[in-house]
Amino acid sequence: MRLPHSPNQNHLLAALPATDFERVAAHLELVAMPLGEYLYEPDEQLRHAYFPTTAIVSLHYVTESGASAETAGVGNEGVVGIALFMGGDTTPSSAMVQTAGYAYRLESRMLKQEFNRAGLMQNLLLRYTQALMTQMSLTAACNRHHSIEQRLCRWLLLTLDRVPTQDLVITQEQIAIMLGVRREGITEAAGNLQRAGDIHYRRGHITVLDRFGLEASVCECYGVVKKEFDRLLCDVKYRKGL
Amino acid sequence: MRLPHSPNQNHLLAALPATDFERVAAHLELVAMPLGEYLYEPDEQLRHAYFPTTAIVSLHYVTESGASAETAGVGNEGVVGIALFMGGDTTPSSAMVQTAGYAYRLESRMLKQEFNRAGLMQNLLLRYTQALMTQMSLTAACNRHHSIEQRLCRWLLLTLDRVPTQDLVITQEQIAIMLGVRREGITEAAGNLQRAGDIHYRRGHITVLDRFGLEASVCECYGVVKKEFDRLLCDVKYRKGL
DNA sequence: TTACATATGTTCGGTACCGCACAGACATAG
DNA sequence: CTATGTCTGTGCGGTACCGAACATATGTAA
Repeated sequence: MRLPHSPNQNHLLAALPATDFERVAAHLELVAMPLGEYLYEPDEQLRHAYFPTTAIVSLHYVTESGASAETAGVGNEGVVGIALFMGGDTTPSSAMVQTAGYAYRLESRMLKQEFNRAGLMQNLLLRYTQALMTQMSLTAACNRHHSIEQRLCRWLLLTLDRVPTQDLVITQEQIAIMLGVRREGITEAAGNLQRAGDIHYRRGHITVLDRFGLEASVCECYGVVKKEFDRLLCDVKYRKGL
Repeated sequence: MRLPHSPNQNHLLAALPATDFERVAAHLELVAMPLGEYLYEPDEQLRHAYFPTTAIVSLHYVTESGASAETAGVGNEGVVGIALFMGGDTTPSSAMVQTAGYAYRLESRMLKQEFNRAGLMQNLLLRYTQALMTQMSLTAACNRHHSIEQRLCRWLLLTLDRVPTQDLVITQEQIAIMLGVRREGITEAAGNLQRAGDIHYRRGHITVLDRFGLEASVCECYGVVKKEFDRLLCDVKYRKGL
């Protein structure tokens, strides 16, 4: 089974009024996003903005010594390429595909143009950006004060909210990179969650068995981020008649 | 000695062209910012945006258990109240005066109005917001991978860049809250720096003796944040003829 | 089926930081 | 000058996590 692709699978695009949507849609290009692909690296000029539909992109910073930490994730609720309309064009962080899937991309020139119409698109992009900032803030605090296991739960739940399946295709090593910890730390935390019956994992797959179990173990950060995304973006989730 | 107050002490205001500046200046109100004052708390509606001149404001998140962590600081290079023009109006984080001083405040309605003129002010505010996001991202990574001593150096240098003095009025306890660590951790790290001759501190004061010494101990995060602020905001630092 | 690359499990010593407790030092008000 | 509250110094045991090394399991391709 395979759903037909549509830009409306992305919440930002789906929230545009018909006339705006049609103008933008003419320039959208469907692209496959293979696991591990970099959409941009530090200080690299972006040529497109990406509106994920089924893919999830991880925004993270890599230190000089090679250590890395995710600062936020972007799924079908958002867009990769904030810097284009914020005016900086580039950022010192990186964007990597964390969950393979698809996205619609839009030439940077078109995005800026659309943003500068100062219509609903601008309003949506700015509110989304604020939600993204909340996610970054909470990640900073969470990294400081919460355990690996709590952060793993947060990460799993946020990821789960962005895909239509309970089965995540990802290795412990990759999760470790995103949480900025050792792979062994994930092995242990995931082991605990598996023993508790919340998840089941095997070589490169993690299946969530009991969402509520994860919600019981997760730190407050998940709820705060989710609530803030809802507050900022829910009132415009779908175009009328979609 | 006391400099006369002027909105031009704030870089964003100083970058406005004369006509824009005068329109805004008519509505600016000078306010004293005493140490420890909260400009807003979680989910509280903001009534003003604050453009610091000599004060520094700490944006931070407080967890349910009372632990806290700074996500970014705002001094004379920026503005407190991003959420007003981003469209969210409130945020789940808090803003507290970290260094006493002054700021000019602007009614939220006026700020939104000015933002919506889509002129240089909007451009400036958006670029500033991007710089702020960079700071948040780096803080998240820094919290994960760097030592208390490195983070203390980063904090001292970023603070020093925002005030005209080498003498910071702050207790170790307050620094600890901002870095999200124990007070004793700061005592130890500051002790090391003092022994190295980089700083001198006494009850509620920290004097930076050797800036270069701090720069030698600081992690890369300081440089990356500073460079990004310069890149995004330097080209418009002062109005012609100021 | 076998070989191979990759993913996961386990152990070990080390360290950075925490939480707590308390002692001393300093600044200011009375 | 003295009392008081605040700030700083220090020590202690505990823990979460790190770094490295190595064993084992599992999917894939020849």
